[in-house]
Parts: sequence; structure tokens; C-alpha cells
Amino acid sequence: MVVDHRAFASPGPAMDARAPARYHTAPEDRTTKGSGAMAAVRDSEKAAGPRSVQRLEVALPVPLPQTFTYLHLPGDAEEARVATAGDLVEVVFGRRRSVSGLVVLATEPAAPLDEADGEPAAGAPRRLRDITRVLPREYRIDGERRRLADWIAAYYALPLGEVLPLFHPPAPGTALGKGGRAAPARYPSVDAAITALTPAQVVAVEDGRRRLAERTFSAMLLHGVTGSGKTEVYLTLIAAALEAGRGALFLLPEIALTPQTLSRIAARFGDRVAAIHSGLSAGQRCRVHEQAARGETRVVVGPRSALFAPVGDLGLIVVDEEHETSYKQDEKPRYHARHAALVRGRECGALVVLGSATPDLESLANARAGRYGLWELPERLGAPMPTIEVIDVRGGTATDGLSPALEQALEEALGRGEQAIIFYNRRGFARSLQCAACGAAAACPDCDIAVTYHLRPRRLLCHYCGHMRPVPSSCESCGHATFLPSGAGTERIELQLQGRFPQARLLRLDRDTTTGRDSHHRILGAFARGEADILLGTQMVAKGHHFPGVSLVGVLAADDGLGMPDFRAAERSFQLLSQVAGRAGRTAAGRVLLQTWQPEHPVILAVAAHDFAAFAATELDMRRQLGYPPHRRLARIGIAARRQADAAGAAAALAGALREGFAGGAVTLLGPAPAVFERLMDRYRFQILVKGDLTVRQKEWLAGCLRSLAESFPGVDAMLDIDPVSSY
DNA sequence: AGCACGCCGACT
DNA sequence: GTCGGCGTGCTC
Repeated sequence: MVVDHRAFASPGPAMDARAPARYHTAPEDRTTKGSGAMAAVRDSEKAAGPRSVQRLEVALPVPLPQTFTYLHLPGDAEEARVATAGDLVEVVFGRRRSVSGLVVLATEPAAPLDEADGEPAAGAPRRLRDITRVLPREYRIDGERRRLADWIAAYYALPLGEVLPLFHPPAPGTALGKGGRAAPARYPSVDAAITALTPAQVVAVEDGRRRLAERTFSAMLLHGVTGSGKTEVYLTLIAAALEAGRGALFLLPEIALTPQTLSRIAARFGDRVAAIHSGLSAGQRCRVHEQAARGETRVVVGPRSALFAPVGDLGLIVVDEEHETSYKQDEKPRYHARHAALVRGRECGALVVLGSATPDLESLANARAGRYGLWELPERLGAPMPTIEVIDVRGGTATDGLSPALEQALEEALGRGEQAIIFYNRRGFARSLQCAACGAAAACPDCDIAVTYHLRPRRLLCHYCGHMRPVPSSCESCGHATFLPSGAGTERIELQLQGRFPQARLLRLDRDTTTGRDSHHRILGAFARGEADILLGTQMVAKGHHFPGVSLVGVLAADDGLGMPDFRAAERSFQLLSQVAGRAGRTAAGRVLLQTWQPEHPVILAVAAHDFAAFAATELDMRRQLGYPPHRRLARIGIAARRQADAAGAAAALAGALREGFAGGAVTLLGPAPAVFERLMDRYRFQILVKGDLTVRQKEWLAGCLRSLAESFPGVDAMLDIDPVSSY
């Protein structure tokens, strides 16, 4: 493969790099003869005195590192008022009818633009377009929110325009002019009585109050075991912020999974709270946004997108379950809401509280380095931590499924009228359908991955691209008619449980049983009300629910996640296992059985001993040795193309250019290497990992390299992921 | 990123 | 013969 390195020619990042993103400015002497806008100028001068046309530099949501110049003739209507930096405007862009963009610069030329000297010279850009309208003031992005937007753009190497959609509701046009408040959130009411705080909670709350009173930025890690009363700390601090006249944001990983937290907030703060969730229409979102901008809503609760709500004078930002990887958006713009929350807190002098039972190791490292304070809630309220037993399944008779020990524990729990949760992180009936004669496993045509065998409905399904097809009656390679379903999934475990405990009422919770609207909520609600005895499911059963009747949690294949070729695999397993174990025995003695083929694995042992510190010590040591976060930061470059050779060639060329550019610095490059899933959705994928703390300049340079790569290698897509949540 | 224009396979 | 796949080119 011949590589033209000039395609990437640029000084190394340590040098002056390439020119920073240039903001295109149209020539001042441009003529605009015949422009309708100019005619309007004369009319308005007659009617309401002189008003000059504004020249607006507008950032638009496109992956281009420049702004675009538009003209605007201010008038009397709200949507034609004078625009200033920070206003959102609606424009016609290319063939698109309506795009909203941010005014980054508004100028009113001293000499009014007019129709002085004829048509533009040949080759000059065509005349500038007028904006369609200025959006209402509620949609302005300025002050601390603008600084947050600038930080996200710089840190994640994105054009400012590409981060804008985070800051405004999807269709700011649709809900305008309509009055009324957003429908108040309705959630099952809970006992809103303020319970007495434990000494550990009091320590946190009093320290938090002091920090709020100082009105300066500070960050706290709230490390509290499951059931230790973190939510009460959050609620008390929100109340303290409101008492001080300040606003608050409450971020959670997924609102659908946390109705209990939500109802407690709603019960306590009533109409000062608005919740953002996926069920809201565009109009409802706009109303929440406008009410926050006007100060009518002082607390906004929601997933990562809630971070951008225009709540004024923020005193507090809570990031609940801060270790959850869903805080990292996995599509453009790929930002981490926890990191961004800290930046917003810094920009508005707020207290930022990161809460978790199993803190992210990065947060732990920050706390240990003194960048965050630390509050600990080491005790469960009301009940002791469950006992966790490790079941060695090696040499057992069943290759997967329930061990005799787990069956017995289930029988006992059911006999006492208690509930149980069975966690198995694989959906479908069988991981693959293998031919008994030739051994070929049915594969996805677009992904080079075995398709999963599903019973209800009966079909083969690719979990990576959604491809589905009927189950063949004979092998697609050799024609033999017998198949071996290999590797169980939740559907198979469901059958096993039904066979073994025919009288037990069983609910299954995984992506296949939650296709309907609200079905997720319905299943969890039914189980919480005691309408079933066993809840079986994937990691959906692990999240944030309080089930008072559950005394037993069984985990099948507890070591399943440990084999992933990802430096965070151990951390994710520890978090997931600890979390699902925490569902047991919230009110009475609880018991957890972990079935595993690796009973001596340090992660399994640490989970069984409720020993976060031990897990963190070994894992941090390993990360240090390998140079992974939190010791060094990571960036991941993904390269994909339909033809394997194209992807490989582009990846090699890029890696060569990057090695040259980073030569002599403290940055390490790994790769290019084929991605772990080398072909997905009919695209071959390669990746390059960059280890090191990149400066904004270096990231800008990297992003520029990726842009020129796409130019020299047509058909090749490249993407840059700063602080990726997984390394594949 | 959209969105349209433009050039090669299986269907009423 | 046309509907439609996605390559590629541009956006003030």
C-alpha cells in the first residue's frame, strides 16, 4: 500500500500544530445588490429609523471546523430582534430548510452593507443568506452553559456546532408560543416523611451545607454501600440548595429504572422539580426547558441530557450511580456527562456530588488525590449486608444452568414465601446454533459473528446489527439436519426454572421481554408488588430497584464478563456483581450465590467479601503497570470500511502519520489492530489506541488528521473517542 | 451530518 | 424498460 504522508503533513503536536479552527469571514467589501434584505433596510429606515444589517457568525451542527456567515435585519418582532452572541438562530443551510445554530459573533458594520457596486466578482462566494429567525431568549446559550459548550468542544475535539444539540431541546420551534406548564410528573407516591439521618449521613449533609454556603466549586465522592441511604443525602442537599435560593440538577443513569428515586424527589419538591425522560414529547421538552430558563423550575432530574438544562444559579449537581458507563454517550458527540457535570459545577461555583456503591476507579483516584472530598456510608440501613457464597461449578454435571446448591437455596426461599432474583447476562435461548455434523455455527451475513438462537419468537438473531432470519431446517453449510444449541441464555434458564419449580410464578426481564412501551416498568412493578416469586433476567435486574421481599440472589456464570478483552472488564464485573448482590436482603437477612468457573478469581473474591478496597487496590495496581486509566488517559481511533484492505491501509497510514507526529512525546500508540469484532454491519473495523494525557492542541491535530484521512481514503470512516468507556 | 445528484442490478 | 442501492460533494 502506497501511503502519501503528505496527506497528513503537519507539524507534530508539540510544535505549533496546524492552524486552529479558522472562522471563515466573508470579505467586508462584498456587495449585495438586489438583496431583498437590503430593500427591507430602506423600508425599515423610513418607518422606524435607521437599522443596520447584522453580520452573524453562526456555529452549525455539522462536523466542519468553521462557522458560517449570515445576515440579519433586526425588526420589531421578537423573532427579528437584534441578535447577540449566545442567541440561537434558525437558518437555511445547503439544501436543508431549517437548522438551528449559535451566534458566536454579531457585528454591525459601520458602513451599512448596501447595493453599492454591482455583482460580486467572478469566483467570489455567492451572497450571504439571511437567517430565518432568532429563537426566543429562553434558548440562548451563554454564560456558564456557553463555557461548558466550549469545554466539551475543545476536550472532545469537536466543532462547537456539534455540541449544540445537547443544549437545546430537539425542536425549539414546535412548542413556542404555547403557554401552560409542563404536565406535572406523576409517580406513585411514597412516604415522604423525613427519616432521621444516621451519623454518617449527618457528616455528609453538614459538610455539604458548608460547601453550598461557600458558593464555590467543590466535588465530593459519596461512597455508600447499597441500601446505605445515599438518596436521603441527595434530597437533603437539594433542599439546602433550594433554601439558599439556588438550583439543582440530579443526574441518573436511566430514568426508567429509577421510579422510586424519582417519586421521592417529586414528593419532596413538588412543582419546583421537572423530570426529563424519553417519554416526553418534543413540546414537553421545550416546556421543561423554558420553565427552567425562566426560573419556574429549580430542580431538573434526568439522564445525562438533563445536565444541559438552563437552570440558573446552580448550587448543586448530583450524579447518582456515577460509575455507570451510560453517562458516556456512545454516539456523537461522545462526551462523558460525569466529567461535563464537574466542569459545569466548576463554571457556576456549585457543589458536585458523585454517588455510588462501587465508585469508578477514576473517581476513586481523584478522591484519593484530593481533587474530590470523600463521604462514606459504610453501613446498610435496617438490615445487614447479604452473605455471598461462591459456588464452584467446575466438574459439575450441567454445563450451564442452575447448580444443585442454587436449586436448593431457591427451594428454601420459595418455601418461606420469599422472592428470588436470578441473574444471567445472556439473552436468547442459545448463544449459537451449531451443526452436529460439520460444527459450523449459523453466522450473521454482515457481522462475522454467530447469531443467537431465540425461541420466542423462534428465529436466529444477530445481537450486533439486528439481522434476523428463520431457523433453518438443515445446516446452511453441509445440509445436515441436526443442530446443537450451545451456550444457554435467559430463555433456556426460564424453561429450566419452570421445569424445576412449576408452581413458582416467574417473570423474565431482558431486552426481548421489554419491547412494548412501559413493559420494563410493568415487570419490575409486578415483581415489587409480590406478584411473582422469581425474577430472571439480564443486567436489567441489577439496576437501582428496591425489592423488599427478595432474600435470595443467584448469579449464573458470574465470571462471564471477566473474559472480555477490555481493560475495564474487571471493573465492570465487580460493579455489576456488587450491584446485583445488593438487591438481596434489603429488609431481612439476604443470601447471594455466585456460580462461577473461577472461584479463586480476585474479582469474585472481592465481591464475595464486599471488599471494594481490595478490588480497587489490585485493579489500580494493574492499571498502573499497563499504563491505563486512571494513571494515563486513553483515546481510541476507530477506522471502518466496506473492504478490509481499505480499512487496513487507512489504519496503517494513519498510525504512521500519528507515530511521526507524536514522536519524542509522552504519548504511546497501540496498533493499528483489527477491532475485537472485526466485521460489524458489513464494515471491517480497525483501531488505534492512544495512551497519554493529550492537550487540546494535540486532540485538535488528531481530529484534523482524521479529516484528511477521510479525504485521501474515500469510503473509509474514522472516528475519535476521547476517554472511551471500553477499549474495543 | 444531511441531503441530493448520479450511475449499475432485480422487478411491476 | 424503471425503482433503488449507496458513493461523493457541498453546505455561508
